[in-house]
Amino acid sequence: MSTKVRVRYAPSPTGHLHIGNARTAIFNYLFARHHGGEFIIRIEDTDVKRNVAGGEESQLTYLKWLGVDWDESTDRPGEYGPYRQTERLEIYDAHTRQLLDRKLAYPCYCNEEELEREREEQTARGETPKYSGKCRHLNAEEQASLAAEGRTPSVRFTVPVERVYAFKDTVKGEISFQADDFGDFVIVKKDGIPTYNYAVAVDDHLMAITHVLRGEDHITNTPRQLMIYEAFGWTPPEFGHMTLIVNDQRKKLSKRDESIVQFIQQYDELGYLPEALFNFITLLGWSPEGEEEIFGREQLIEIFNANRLSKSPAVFDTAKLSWLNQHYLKQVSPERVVELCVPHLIKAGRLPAEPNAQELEWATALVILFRDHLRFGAEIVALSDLFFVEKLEFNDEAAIVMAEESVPTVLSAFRDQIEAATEADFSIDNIKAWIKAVQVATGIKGKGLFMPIRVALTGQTHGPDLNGTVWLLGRDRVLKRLTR
RNA sequence: GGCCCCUUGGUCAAGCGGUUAAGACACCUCCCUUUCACGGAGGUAACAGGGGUUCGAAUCCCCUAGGGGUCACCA
Repeated sequence: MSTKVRVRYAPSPTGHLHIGNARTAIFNYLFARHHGGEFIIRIEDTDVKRNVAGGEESQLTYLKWLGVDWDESTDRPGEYGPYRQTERLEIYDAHTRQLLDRKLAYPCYCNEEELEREREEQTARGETPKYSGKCRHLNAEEQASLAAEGRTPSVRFTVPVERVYAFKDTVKGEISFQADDFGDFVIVKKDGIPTYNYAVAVDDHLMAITHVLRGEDHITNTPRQLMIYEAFGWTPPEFGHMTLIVNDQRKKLSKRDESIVQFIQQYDELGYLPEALFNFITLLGWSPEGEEEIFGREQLIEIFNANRLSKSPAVFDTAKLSWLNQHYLKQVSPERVVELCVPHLIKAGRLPAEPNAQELEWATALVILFRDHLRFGAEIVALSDLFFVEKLEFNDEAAIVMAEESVPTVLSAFRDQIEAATEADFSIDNIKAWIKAVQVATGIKGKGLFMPIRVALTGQTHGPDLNGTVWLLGRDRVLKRLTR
């Protein structure tokens, strides 16, 4: 039997596309495409209070930005719709009625305070909190009287006793749970909306999902979902639980953690290349065969193998992402790099909001000068500081260079060259010639020649190509800085 | 705490019973470069600990330790 591979990414529209969700989406996408299957996006908006306006759109927008496309979703309905869970309420209702009729689920009239108290008591006794099953055996009159008190019921699933739920996890291998460790869980909330575990199982089945690749934080949800499948007599999909992405404290990335940029939108805003981010995310908890690790989307589709998903968590390595992005930056056209940088120059006030041709030319030259140093677009601002500061600060290293006794000789010779030139003479070739002339005049070459000029003009011992720097600085500023 | 999962260099990782234990990032050195980078060539650095099984264990089993996840009418 060869059923078509169908996988899904199921975000809840509670915020922007997070790096962890993006990874889940990408791996599912790669898996689907690799197997010639279908990739669908289902919106899990059952927690109505937490949904945020624009959340759904933002998710889709940034998935597209990353280069992920899908076959079915809210914006591209297929035959398994609707793709938004709050639009599938009748479907869940029909299933719930079946469960109720077959006594596989029951109404629960407990209220929040009662449940809270029960949990506290259990914890105090050193037990693991678990619903007692109090409402499980209520008869019709008892239910009616509770309802008459004005209580609205939720619906709980009747967890089978003494059963083991085992599955073969694509990444972790055999995993099993004792049903007794789970209390009867709520499948329909008081407001009539299904809970996550219930809706997911119903939808995955109805949408013919064959494989579920999701975060490891869902492992303990799997047995509950398996119970639902069993109750309806459905065949569950294959599950694979990917390790979490952790911070340098080895903790699950928290959305509040400021030390790591976590939302895809922010990477876009910082001037990262989507293809670099895509490649990087792909290396988080997965590794290709062989030694190469720079891959484009098409290649990744070709080589993706879910069996190579890692079992242990991956620390989000910002330095490696920087390196990767820098690597991609060197491959793309200069125009694209400029495009990435210009908005930041404008934002920093170093370029007018609508630069004219000449200003754009200058910006282009600036970006190209820093091309090999640049790790992401926004960095152009910090890197190019030296062109905008009024007064250069010399750090220790720079001070050491300036303390050399030959420095005044070199600088005054260079100054002579600049003074003899006009602004119009400024070209890379001429600048090279002038520095050469300084060498001839002073007999100083190499580090002793370049460093004083570099430090005098930029305040730093490291920096971009000196000829280009002189050219961009222009005659006036060069003279001004040499005078100091 | 119960349950579940994980453990190879600073980080990501290859490895599926016999290897000099790959590779990448980071770091260091050298080369290239009249400067700075880029680039190139090298280098430092790892199987959590203890028991088994086996002729032979990073690889298989058990225990210990450490880490993580999860225990909602959130997803």
